[in-house]
Amino acid sequence: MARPTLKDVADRVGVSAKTVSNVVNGTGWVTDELRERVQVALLEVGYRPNAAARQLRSGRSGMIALAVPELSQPYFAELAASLVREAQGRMITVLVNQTDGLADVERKISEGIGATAVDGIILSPLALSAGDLEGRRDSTPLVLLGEHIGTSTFPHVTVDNTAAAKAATQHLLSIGCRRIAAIGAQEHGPNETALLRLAGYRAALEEAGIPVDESLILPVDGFHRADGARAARTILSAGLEPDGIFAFNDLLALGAMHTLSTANVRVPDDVAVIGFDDIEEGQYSTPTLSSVSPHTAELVATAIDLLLAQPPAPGMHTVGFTIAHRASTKGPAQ
Amino acid sequence: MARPTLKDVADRVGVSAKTVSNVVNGTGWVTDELRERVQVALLEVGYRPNAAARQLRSGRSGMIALAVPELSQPYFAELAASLVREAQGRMITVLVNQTDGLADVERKISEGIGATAVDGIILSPLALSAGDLEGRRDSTPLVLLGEHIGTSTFPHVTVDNTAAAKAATQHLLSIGCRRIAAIGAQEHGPNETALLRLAGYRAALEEAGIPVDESLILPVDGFHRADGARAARTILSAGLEPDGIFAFNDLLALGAMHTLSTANVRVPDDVAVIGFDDIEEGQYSTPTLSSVSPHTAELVATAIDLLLAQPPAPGMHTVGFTIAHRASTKGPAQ
DNA sequence: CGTGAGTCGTTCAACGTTGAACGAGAGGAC
DNA sequence: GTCCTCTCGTTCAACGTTGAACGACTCACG
Repeated sequence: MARPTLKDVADRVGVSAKTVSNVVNGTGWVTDELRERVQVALLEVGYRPNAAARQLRSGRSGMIALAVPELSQPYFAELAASLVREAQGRMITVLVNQTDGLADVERKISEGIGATAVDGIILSPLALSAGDLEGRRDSTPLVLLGEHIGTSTFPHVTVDNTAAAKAATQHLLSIGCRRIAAIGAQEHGPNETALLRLAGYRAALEEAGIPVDESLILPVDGFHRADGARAARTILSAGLEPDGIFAFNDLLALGAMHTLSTANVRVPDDVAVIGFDDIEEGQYSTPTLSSVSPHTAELVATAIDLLLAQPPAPGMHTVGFTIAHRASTKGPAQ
Repeated sequence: MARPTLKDVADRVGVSAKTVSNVVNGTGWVTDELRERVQVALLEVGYRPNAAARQLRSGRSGMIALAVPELSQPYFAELAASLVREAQGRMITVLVNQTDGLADVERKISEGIGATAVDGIILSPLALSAGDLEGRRDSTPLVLLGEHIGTSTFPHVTVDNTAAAKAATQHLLSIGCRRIAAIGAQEHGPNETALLRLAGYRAALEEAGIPVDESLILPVDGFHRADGARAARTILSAGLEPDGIFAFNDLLALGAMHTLSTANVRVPDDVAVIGFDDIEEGQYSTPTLSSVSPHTAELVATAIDLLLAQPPAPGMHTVGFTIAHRASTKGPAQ
C-alpha cells in the first residue's frame, strides 16, 4: 500500500489537492469547518508530506549539513549533539559528514554534499585554505566554524581563540606558574587554531614580563590524546620541568596528564594543567581538568542563524568563553 | 545563475536529456564518442544531479537516518563516527537524530523522520518497547541496534550482552576478585541492556559457585559518569568493600573510578574495575580501563547490510566482542 | 446600483529526473 | 526480399507538491 498523497486525502474529502496542501501548510484561505474535515482525513489516512516533491517544488529541503573532522572526538561529538538539538527545535534535520581533516574532502563538502541538496552547510575546517573556497561555484549557504580562514567571504563563527588562550595562560600565571609549557603547536599544515592559541599564549607571557622559552613550545601531529601523551614524554625526557602546561585542547591535556601520572609527576602539585574545549570528560578525569569553556550553545545557535540569514552576513562572529577552574590548576599558590 | 540541469547539458551537446541521464547513471546505450562529449559538457557546466527530483522519480534518497539517545556520549559518538564512515564508503549520507532516550521520540523516529523520507532508519532505542513498534505503519526499513526488544519483527544487531557481561565478570574472577559489585542495574524503565548485562553477571558468579550478594548490585538512573560516581559513593558510604567492580558501561566505570580516586581507594590494588563499550577515553584514564570491546565496525556494517537487504531479514544478528585488558584489572593475583 | 475589497477555493503548470515504450538504422540469417 | 536481433537514441508521462493566476461569491461603501 503506497503512501497516501495529497490527492488521496483530497478525493476523500471531495476538495482539490491544493486545498489540502493549504491546510497542511497553513497557507491560503480555508473555512474552519472544511479545515477540520480535512484534518480528520489527514489523520485517518496517516498522511505525511513527501519531502522530495516538496523540495523539488519549493527548493527547500529542511536539512542542513554538518561536517567535522572526526565525530569520535569528544569536542566535535558534543558540538554535533548541541547542533542537532538546536536544529531539532527549529524543525531542521542535520546530516553529518566526516572530513578526517583532509583538505580535498573539506573542499568537496563545501561544494555541496555529493548529490544531496541541503539548505546550508556548516563546516568545521582543519586543512582548508582561503584559496580553496574562492573557486567555489555552489550557491548553498556556507558557514565556517572555529577557524578564521584568511579573508574569507563566508560568515564564520568562532570563539576568540587568542583571547581565550591568553586567559588560560593568565590563569596559570595567576596561580603562580612561571615556566609554562604549551602543547599543540603545529608545524605542518596551516592549522589556524594552533597559531591563534599560540599567539594568545605568547601574549600572556609577554604581558607578564616573562620571556618565552621556545623549548617549552611543543609541536604535535594532531590534537588527540596520543599526541598529548607523546608531548608529555618529550617534556619528561628533555628535562624541561615546567610548572604549568597549557594544552591547546582537552584531549592533548588528558593525554599529557596520563603520561605525567604514570611517571609519578603530580598534577597540580608538580605541574598545573589547563586545556581547551571543556569537554565533559575533563570533569571526571583524575584530577579534574581546568579548561577554556567556549559557549557552544551560543555557537551553534549563531551558526544556524547565519546559515539561514537573508541576506547573508559574512564576516567573523565571536562567541564568549569562560575559564572552568578545576583540580588540575589548584596550584601550590592557592 | 541557477544550477545546471540535465536539459542544459543536453542542449549544449545537442542530444536529449534522457541520454545525458544515461551517461550520468551508466544506463542504456551510448556510443563511446557521444558519451565522451557528454561527459565533457557535464564537467564544463558543473552539473550535479538534483537529489530531490531524483528521489521523487526513483523513490530512493541515498540517505539513512541514525537515531541515538545522546550523541555526546562517547560510545554513541564513536558508533556514529563509525557508521558515517562506513556509509560514506557506500555513497550513503547519514542523518543524525537524538532521542534523549524518550520513548515517544523514539517511536516518532521509527515512524519516519518527520517529513524527510530516508531509505532506512537505524535506531538505538532505550525506552522503546515491542508494543510501540507493533502499530508502526511506516514502510521504511528499520534496523534496531544494541537492544533486544521483545519479539520484534524487525532486524536488530547487537553484541551478545549476556555473554559479554559474563566474560567481563569472569575476567574479574580470574584475577582473584571474589566480592564483585555491579554498577548499572535499572529499576525504572525497561532497559533491556541493563537486564541482560545483569544476567551475565549473575551467570558468571553462579558458575563460579559464588552466591550473589544483592547489596552489591547498584542501581543507577542513567548511564553517565555522574551516575557511576554516585554509585561509587554509595559503595563507600555503605562500607560494601568490594574487590572488583563491573560497570555496565565505561562512563559508569570512569565516574566510579573518579570517586574512588578522590577517596584514596586504589584501582586496581584495592578494587579492580572493568567497564563495557571500550571507548577511547578508557585508554587514557588513570588507571587505564579494562573493558568489553564490541566489534563496532562489524556492527555498523551489518546494520547497513540489513537495512538495505532485500528481502528484509528480521531476527537477531550478533556481532563479536573481545575483552580489553588494561591497568584497572591488573589485580593483586597477577 | 455599480465598484472595490475581502473570502474561499479551484485549475494549471512546473520543479528535474527517469522508467517505459517506441523508432530507426545496421547487420545477419533464412 | 523478409524477418529478426542488436545497437543507439528519442519522446512521453509521471513522481507529489506548491506558486501563480483566476473565478465566484459576499459584503460594505459611495
